[in-house]
Order: sequence, then C-alpha cells, then structure tokens
Amino acid sequence: MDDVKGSAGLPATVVFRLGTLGALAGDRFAEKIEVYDLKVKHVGLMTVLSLGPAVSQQDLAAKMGVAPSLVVSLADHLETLGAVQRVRDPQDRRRQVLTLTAHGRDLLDKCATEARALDEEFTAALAPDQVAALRQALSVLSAEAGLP
Amino acid sequence: MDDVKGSAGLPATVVFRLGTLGALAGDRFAEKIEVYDLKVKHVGLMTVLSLGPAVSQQDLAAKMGVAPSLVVSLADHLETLGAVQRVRDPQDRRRQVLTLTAHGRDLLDKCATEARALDEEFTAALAPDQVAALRQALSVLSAEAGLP
DNA sequence: GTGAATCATTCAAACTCTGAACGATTCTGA
DNA sequence: TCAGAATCGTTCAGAGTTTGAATGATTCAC
Repeated sequence: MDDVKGSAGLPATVVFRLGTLGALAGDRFAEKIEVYDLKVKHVGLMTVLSLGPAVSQQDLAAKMGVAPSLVVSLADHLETLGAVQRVRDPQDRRRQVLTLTAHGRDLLDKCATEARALDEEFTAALAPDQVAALRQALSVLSAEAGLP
Repeated sequence: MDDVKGSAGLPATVVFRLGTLGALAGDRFAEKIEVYDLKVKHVGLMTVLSLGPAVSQQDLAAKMGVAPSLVVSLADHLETLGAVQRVRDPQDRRRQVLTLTAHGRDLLDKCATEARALDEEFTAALAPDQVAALRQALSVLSAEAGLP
C-alpha cells in the first residue's frame, strides 16, 4: 500500500537517475582530465571535431548547444595547448575552421582512456549482460537525441 | 580496421553518455519545473527531505554534496514558497530542522509527474524490455553511488 | 555597388556555487 | 562551574561559467 499518489517517486525515474548519475560522472571525469589542463567542455569540443569537420565556429556552437562566444574561449585555450588549429576558410574568410592537431587527437585518446577506466569502476557492480544492455539503451537514447 | 588506438572512442563510453544525456535530461526537467518557480536543486533538496528526516542543514548539505551556505538559500526560497518549514531543534538550538509541508509534498508530486512524462518521451524509442533493463542498471548504479 | 546578413571576437553582466568570516549555541575537561 | 574548542546557520565577497549585446570584418542578394 505504498505510493498512494500516481506510481513511483521522483528518484525512480530515468530522468532523475540520468541527471544525478550524469552529474556524478561528469565531476569524476573532470577530475581525471584536470591533469591535461582540460575541462569537460574542451573535451566536448574536441569530440565534435573528431567526428567530422565543422564548417565554422558557429556550426560548432550549434552542435555543442552552446553560445558562439563560448566556443571562442574554449578554442582559445585549446589553441594555446596546441590541440587545435585555427585556419581561415579561403572560400569564406569570415570563417575560422578548427581542426584537431596530432596532439589534439592524442589528448582526446588519453581522455577516452580515462573514460574507459571510469567505466570499469562505474559499472563494476553490474553483471556483464547488464552492462551490455545499459550501453545499448544509452546508445539508442543518444542517437535519438542527436548526441554524439 | 577501425579504432587503431585502444578500443572504442570517447562517445561510446558509459561515462560520456551519462554525462551528455544527464545534462540534457536536467535541462529539460528544469524547463518543466520553471512553472513552479523551482530549480533542479530545489527539487533535489525536497527529494532528500522526502526520503527521511534531515538532522540539520549541514546534514542536508552533506547528503546533497553541496556547501551548507547553498542549502541556506535553497531553503530560503522553498520557505517563501511554503514548501518547507524551518523549526529550531529544541534538543540543539543551533540546528534548523527542515520539514516538507503538505504543499511541499504536493509540489514534489507534481515534479515527479513531470519527470514521468519526460521519461515517456525520453524512452519512446526503446523497447519495453530495454526500458526495464535501463531502469534496473541505473538503479544499481545509483545505489552503488549512494544516490537516492 | 549598396544594404542586409553572417562570422568571430570582445566585453559586461547574470547566474550558480563556494569558502571565509561571524554570532549563537553546545560540548569538553579541568 | 566555567573557559575554550567545536558546531550550526547565516551572510557576504568572490571565483567560475555561460550568455547576449555590441563591434568590425567579410560575404551575399539584388
């Protein structure tokens, strides 16, 4: 005779769990990449770049769901790290075309390695088939939401 | 002959997916509860309160993983909304004991309803057994992390 | 060619959150 | 009993992040 009002409580919802676990995962990942002088959004930018060329910084901002002015400062920092290269588009000289450098790809690889290590810790309490099911479900949700 | 470097890329990790989907879920939920003049953290505080009495605001802060000074302002706002009641603990008059009012419980219920509606949208692309598997996996992860 | 539109950039400002005060209260041990 | 240490809530200044409105440069449309 529990949950008198409609069904289960807030903590049982997927949305709540994604929010809280996502925040936790983000914080932990942030700690890991601190060594490389990177924040989560820097990795986000590099990830988008690694998935395909961005026409412009505005394009990048749209793909990241963030203001163009933020892309500027993120790219500034990545450029000083040598992870990214800014090249004026000869076809349209208003545009700055960002490309990952070899060092940028290397950095991104290191981040991916950190993430996989975190995955191990995070999913340690799950059975292998549970992990597979989780990956599959998250993959579908990401695709559905237009996320990388 | 893909992924030359170690295994899959960053976007395929559980940590990355939890981070991005969690941010998206949080944003969408924030929009939904804007009507009630609530932010995500307000709901977080009320959720913790609904799960069991908090000895003090510091206890609450610890459970939320947040600075005690933030609990003050969150509680201030919830108090003006009439969602929460501050009562000095007679046993230890330094402590403010926060309790959910009837209106607070009602508000929390409304938030849960919004979350369940979002769940529907979010998981619409998943088969029923996939949703069940996702819920189960997230539930284990939350428990493991000591989250509500 | 001229005006409108688009791009990157800068900058001030909004927002969230923290950490260091501070006063009030309780605890500790001599 | 009582003085000093510890704990609680609160305030406040400030750090960190992100946005939106300028601005200047370039391109587009007609």
